[in-house]
Amino acid sequence: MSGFKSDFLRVLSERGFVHQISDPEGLDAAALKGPITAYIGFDATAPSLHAGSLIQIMMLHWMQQTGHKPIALMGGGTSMVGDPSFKDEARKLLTPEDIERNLVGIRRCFARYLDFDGGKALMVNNADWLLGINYLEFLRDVGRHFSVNRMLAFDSVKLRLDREQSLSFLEFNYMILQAYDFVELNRRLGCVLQMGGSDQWGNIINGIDLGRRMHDVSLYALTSPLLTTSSGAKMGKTANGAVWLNADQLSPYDFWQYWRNTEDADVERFLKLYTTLPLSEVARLAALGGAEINEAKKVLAGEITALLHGREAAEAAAETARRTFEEGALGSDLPTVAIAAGDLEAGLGVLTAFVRAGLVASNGEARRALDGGALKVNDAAVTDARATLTAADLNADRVIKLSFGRKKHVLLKAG
RNA sequence: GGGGGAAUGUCCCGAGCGGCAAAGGGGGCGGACUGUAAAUCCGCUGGCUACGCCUUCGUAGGUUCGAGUCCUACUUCCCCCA
Repeated sequence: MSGFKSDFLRVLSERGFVHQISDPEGLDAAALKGPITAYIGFDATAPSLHAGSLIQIMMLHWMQQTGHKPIALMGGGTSMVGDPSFKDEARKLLTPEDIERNLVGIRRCFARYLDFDGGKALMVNNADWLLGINYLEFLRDVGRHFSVNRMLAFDSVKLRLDREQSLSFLEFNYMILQAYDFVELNRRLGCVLQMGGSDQWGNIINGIDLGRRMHDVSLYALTSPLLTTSSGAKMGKTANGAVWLNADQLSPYDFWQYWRNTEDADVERFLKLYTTLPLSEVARLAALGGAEINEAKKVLAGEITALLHGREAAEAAAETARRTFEEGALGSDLPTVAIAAGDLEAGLGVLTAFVRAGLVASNGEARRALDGGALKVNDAAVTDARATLTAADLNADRVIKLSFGRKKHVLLKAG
């Protein structure tokens, strides 16, 4: 699938970003002829993007690297509706306040991946043109180009219809708004390509059709594969929830750990998608067999973390991991929780201590974990639920190390 | 507008003669094995001041010694008729 002449498509396809392209030859020719402008939309459904969006961000990144202009579209308008694509039920409506707050968080991470200087990359918000739409005008100008018959046939809504779940008219309009976005970005900024996850195919195609009908322009679609790990799990989930990109929702250390724990079979694919290492280097790392592939995983984690949080944070995370796992010592980057000195004097119950550290959600969970042999204090297994922690448990650095399982550690620091 | 269904452990699916903290999956977490991997096997997967107590089955009432289970109203969704 790599007969592409343009750097843009060649890189994307070699690195595994391409799932479908609407008109591969046409797009290739356009990208070869000169800089093109493309966009990807990000809805404001949460205060931060998560690992699932990373692949889209990387596509924008490569686009700029290969000489084109990327647009990160903030879905301030479309988030008022909510994309029903491949959802089995309606999501709750976000308030305008939620959306605004979420957008603030989402915008932050893009600066790491894109160079916005001098308009080389753009960030726009579709609220700018969607919020002021006049309903009747919109229906006559845009709505008349859509066939409900056809919209009902899209796979993206099939799930909903098949399961006999209601698809509200509000949600049904999402694809129309997204199509309009594409056309509007074309009109305003000369954008000719929309990229997105494979679940966006239907929505993007609608935009292409609308562009042709309204302005007789040729637009393109490019989608990336839906990301799952080799064992089939959806990307971007951990025990504590999503793999957030913002540091205040997931620490760089935890982010690093997420990638460090990549399955063997995913290492090469992830190196290509999520790092900017040359393919030759990727090939070398991927060739490592057996336990050696752990080295490749460290590089993977390090590169991805460095892109998002900076080289320094990546190295600090790596160092903490090294000390924690390879030396059994204490890394400075481990999460730290402060406790009052008075608590230790009185004797702090172990179960409570684990709850306070945030390692477990309740005393009950702590108790069960203890029964399963998962709790450790200063690397010694806890066997008595009624044991207490006192000042005598503090180590030389005045901290107590609590461990839940082998991978989750928290330092209790006496205040 | 009329008729018939559905809502279950706040991750999901899904059983549930009036005695239920509620079967079974999936997912997740933990343990063993390993390489901080996968696969496999085992355990856990409401809360607590814990051999007991408290809160859970769409919402609000009611019947009953006792209700997820019966009745009434309401909410949301599905199907059929108009």
